[in-house]
Amino acid sequence: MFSHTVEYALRAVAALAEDWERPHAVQKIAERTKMPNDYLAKVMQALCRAGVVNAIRGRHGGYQLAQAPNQLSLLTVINAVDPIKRIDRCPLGLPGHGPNLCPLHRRLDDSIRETENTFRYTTLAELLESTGPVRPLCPVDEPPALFHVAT
Amino acid sequence: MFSHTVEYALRAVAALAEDWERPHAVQKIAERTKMPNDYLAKVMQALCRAGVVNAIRGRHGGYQLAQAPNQLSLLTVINAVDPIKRIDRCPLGLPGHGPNLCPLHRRLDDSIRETENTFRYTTLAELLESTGPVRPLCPVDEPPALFHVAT
DNA sequence: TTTCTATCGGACATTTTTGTCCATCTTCTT
DNA sequence: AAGAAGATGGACAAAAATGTCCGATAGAAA
Repeated sequence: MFSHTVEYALRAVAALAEDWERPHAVQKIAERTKMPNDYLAKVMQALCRAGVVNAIRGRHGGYQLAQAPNQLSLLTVINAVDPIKRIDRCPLGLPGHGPNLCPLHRRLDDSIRETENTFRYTTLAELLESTGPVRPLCPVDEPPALFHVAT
Repeated sequence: MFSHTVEYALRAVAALAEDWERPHAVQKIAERTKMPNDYLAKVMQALCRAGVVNAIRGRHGGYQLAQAPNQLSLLTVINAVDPIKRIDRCPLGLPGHGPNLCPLHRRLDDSIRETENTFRYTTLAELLESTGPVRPLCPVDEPPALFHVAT
């Protein structure tokens, strides 16, 4: 239901959010989130163009969230890489009834709208305020264990 | 969010439902629902293998719903051609926490589950009991206008 | 039995998505 | 100044989704 690219983008920002005021190299994020390095690079470029993250080039550079995690909705991230498309007119191209959808497409769009709203009102910060037994990006053995913080 | 194939499958069964106790040829369904004839043929084969429709071969044959429209949920149709995949374990492959999802994947799966349930409890018949201004498969000019019924 | 009209299913073409590789540019550190 | 670390972007490869074509097969009607 969600594309692979969306998954990757969400994992990436979730990883960034753990320590969001510093840049993190693509390679680090890729290790942390277990996804293909070079594909992530493309995803990060898309997030950058959409203004979700900032790129810092050169040594000790990387990507960094553009806003605080409590200001960033999951929908923004999703739409940055693979926009959720609402059904705003009859896909059959039937003329004459502008925004009126038939019952079938009405239901489909209702469902899409629900999904959209779910993620519109979920912020990245909420993901981190985990109370359950499993931490944000799934490491269950290790303790808090963000990135490897320089010591 | 929904694949093209799902759209097609839903349109097709919606078309069949209008007159569900007779077989309808792929070509007729394709015209009615404005989709590529030969691709629909593949979709119908999938629906047939899944038991959603029956195929009647030979002259005056076609496809026909296997059950009454009020017995057929949209989820059944969707799953027949492009199954909705729940997230039942950590996509990162992190070991050690079986069905426990991290907050990110928990939210994603919650959303998928919501969608699943929406369509699980919507039957094809409900789509036809339209009270709004637009009829099931969008023809707004023509009156009831099912298929071209033999006269 | 012949013919007509359907589905069936394999092969193939196109497009989109996903994934990989590498040369280049930028910035920091030494 | 030189080297190291990192983003950038183009080119390409592989896989999946979508779309097209056509011969084979089955059943009903003539």
